[in-house]
Amino acid sequence: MRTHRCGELRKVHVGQEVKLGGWVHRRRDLGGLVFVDLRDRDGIAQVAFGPDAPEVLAVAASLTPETVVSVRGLVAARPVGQANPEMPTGEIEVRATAVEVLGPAATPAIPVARGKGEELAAEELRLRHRHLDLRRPELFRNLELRHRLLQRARAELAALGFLEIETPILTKPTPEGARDYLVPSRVHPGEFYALPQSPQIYKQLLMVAGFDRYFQIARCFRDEDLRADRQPEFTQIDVEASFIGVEDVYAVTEAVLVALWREAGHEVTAPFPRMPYRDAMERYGSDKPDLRIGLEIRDITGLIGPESGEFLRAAAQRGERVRAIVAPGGAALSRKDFDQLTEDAKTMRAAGLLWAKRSPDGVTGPGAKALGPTMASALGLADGEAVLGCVGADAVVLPALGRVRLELARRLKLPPATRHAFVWIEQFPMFERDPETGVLVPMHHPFTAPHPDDRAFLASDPERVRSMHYDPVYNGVELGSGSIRIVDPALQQQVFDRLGLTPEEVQQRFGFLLEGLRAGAPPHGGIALGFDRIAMLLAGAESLRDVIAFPKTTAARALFEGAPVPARKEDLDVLRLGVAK
RNA sequence: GGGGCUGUAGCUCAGCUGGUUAGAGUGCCGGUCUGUCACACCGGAGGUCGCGGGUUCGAGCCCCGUCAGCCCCGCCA
Repeated sequence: MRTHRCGELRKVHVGQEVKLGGWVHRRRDLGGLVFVDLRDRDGIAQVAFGPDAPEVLAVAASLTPETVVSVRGLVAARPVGQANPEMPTGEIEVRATAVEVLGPAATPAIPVARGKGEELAAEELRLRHRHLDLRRPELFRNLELRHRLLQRARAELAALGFLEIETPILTKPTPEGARDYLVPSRVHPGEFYALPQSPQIYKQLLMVAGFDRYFQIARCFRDEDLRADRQPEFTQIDVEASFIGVEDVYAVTEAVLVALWREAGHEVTAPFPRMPYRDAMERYGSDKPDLRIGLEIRDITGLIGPESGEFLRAAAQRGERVRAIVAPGGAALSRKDFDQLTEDAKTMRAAGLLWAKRSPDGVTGPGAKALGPTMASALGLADGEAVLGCVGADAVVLPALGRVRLELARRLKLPPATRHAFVWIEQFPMFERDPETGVLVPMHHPFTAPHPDDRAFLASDPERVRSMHYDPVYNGVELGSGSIRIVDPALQQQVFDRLGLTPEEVQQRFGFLLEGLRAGAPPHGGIALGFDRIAMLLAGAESLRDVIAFPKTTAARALFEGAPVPARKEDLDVLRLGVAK
């Protein structure tokens, strides 16, 4: 039916007779001469219809955008001066000798062909008419890249001796962690499966079984609220290995990430630098610091002196830390900029933002008095610089300044120090307290092994215990998460005890994992990489929705197919379910 | 669960301090045109101003509610 794809035609094809199939991208009707831009997966070629074949020209004149046609013709060099340097196929055109309409097309609800500077249709419409939106070359390229990244990840892991093994989609609900999507069982009325939040326990059981090196391109489901970088169903590159330690996991992960970045055309180097969680929080106010930018957070509590404002001295007296960012060029920011930065800090629950700037006239701004006359010199605040600070509990102040830091970099348009800033964040706390209930909860999951140096504190001071958990971070984005797991059933029991789980609860929730550990478990650990995010970063997309063929909206709706929908009464009856009002 | 932004022609948008007949570009339909490439030119059709209620002599504009999309906080072991 076809001899070539539109986008592949070049000067070397001149003189050949070709048959093409594709969509009418645009038509330019000059009367006695009609040009059709024909589009397929590979690109666009210009088809020229002339007066030699009047009946073919007549068909061309009637073609509407997005009609599917087949064209037969001769590849010809364009006349002198008529080449289009902006098109890969711009040196040639196809002189049509025959054309056939294969699929007539209604006028598209949203435009596929977009002119220079033309805005995209609203995202709601793009999602509703996804089949049209996916015809846009940009989205096409994103999904093609995604395909290549998947193939590359598979090839890389397989070459390293990892076996690709599938795990169940219908699995067991897990009471903690994210909310599960539940699936009712017809055979067992009143009982439910859950869709997996991740194959965590299964992959550990595979290690117990001796598979040694496992990976899976795993679909995961979490019924939580969405973000630009969070979808309710998403894809992980899930990896686990036995008889390994942290260094082995880092090496494998780095090999995969370097391969993926290379596939997308970026040369990056391993090993990646490493940073303890505590440093990341104190210097960058985030457990996923963007190391392309400076603007580090400083502890200036020690600089508070008798000439500082009462407010700061009192805070320091209470034992609170005062932390601040010095921003080169910050004095050029407007009052409005500072007001908005203050709002940003407040959305992160900070009480406010102190700020002052230094110009030749001196140090000015609402925070100048509070910081005191000697603060500027103590800080080394130079002309043109600004200082922005927060006071209060670290748990509030550091994330708030972390947010301010990113906003500052954006507003100041600071040039990134490097293009690719990978970093491993490690030594996470094993537990944290629920701020509302004060209950000890695992920071990640309860199978994460404690750091060997801190095991003694498990009983005496659990909040001091660091875990063998690690996150690879790239340019301020968390790429994944992993850990070395607990293999000693007694240690696992001790962790469950710390979490206040009763033996009955443990047996009910994790009995099958404990049973596995008791059966002889090799030391093991692994990682799960957020594949959609990686695809988004490498495609240069701003939203996960641009690298997923059929994504959900922020309200978890599928606009194209229209899901979810109310269940039919017959279906509910079979499942013996009712809908509460 | 909370906060913010947006919703006007198929699409992208404008619409002043509330004022009488709601506009532009593009697309669509008809016409002219042999080298265009966002073709050009002439003509035409096209509106539940998201939806519901209220205030007012009068509402696209003000108020209340609601729906949808997007962004953020909470949430996401």
